[in-house]
Amino acid sequence: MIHATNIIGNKWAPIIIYVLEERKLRFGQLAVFVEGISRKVLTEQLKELEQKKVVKRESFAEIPPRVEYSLTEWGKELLPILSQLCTWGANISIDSDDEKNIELQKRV
Amino acid sequence: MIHATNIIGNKWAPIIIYVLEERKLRFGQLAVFVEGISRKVLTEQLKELEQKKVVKRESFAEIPPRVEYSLTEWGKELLPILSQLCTWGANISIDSDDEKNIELQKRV
DNA sequence: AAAAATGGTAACCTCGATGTAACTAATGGA
DNA sequence: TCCATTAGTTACATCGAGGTTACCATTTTT
Repeated sequence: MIHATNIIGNKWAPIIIYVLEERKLRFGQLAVFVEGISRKVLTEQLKELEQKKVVKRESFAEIPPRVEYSLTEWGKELLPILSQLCTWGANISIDSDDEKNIELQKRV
Repeated sequence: MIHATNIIGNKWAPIIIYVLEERKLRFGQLAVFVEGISRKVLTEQLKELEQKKVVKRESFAEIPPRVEYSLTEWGKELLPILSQLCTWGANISIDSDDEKNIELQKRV
């Protein structure tokens, strides 16, 4: 669990993984799809995800350079879990009213 | 997804949730079970998890005081997902050798 | 009279994650 | 000759999560 949350626990990693879902994207495309991320941080995150074997990096010796990123098989296995997490996160307060601290809930 | 990773994306939250699994624990017990956490940060995390409806707090007007923490129903729904995440995190490099960057893998 | 037990709070510090802006190398094209 | 393109890198600044230590209120026990 610690290992997994180390990977998906930072600000951008889950978004990058989601954006990369089933496709291969170039660095510049990622920088557009992952809205708000700086190129520097995108580079760092991709390096980290590559080193952790979640993302695969393919570099082509062309001018101008081309680098393509995609999920590894292991990285793809994260998608359904991320999806569950997403569903869970959206379910808040649908069934949390049966708790005893209803009085406190007006403050939230 | 952003909401969910906001909750489980910090250092202690997943551990607290796991430790709290099916039982009710007092503050002092939590401070022992969640090894390494400071009382200050434990307080902060519990407040945050309570506010986010993952954890329920019950305070008893006794001397010395007694406060019990447990998971809400919604919080309990997180357990199987956390468990999957844990399994996924442990699976690394079992099936990641079929990637092309085998040469690079010796460096990891 | 003082210590023990409990669940905190307050003031302060550190460090890592993230952000900003400018810069680079290599080549093709105007 | 100079600009555009691409995938970064470098040198900063900032911001918040987390850590440390000391302290508090209340009652029972010694």
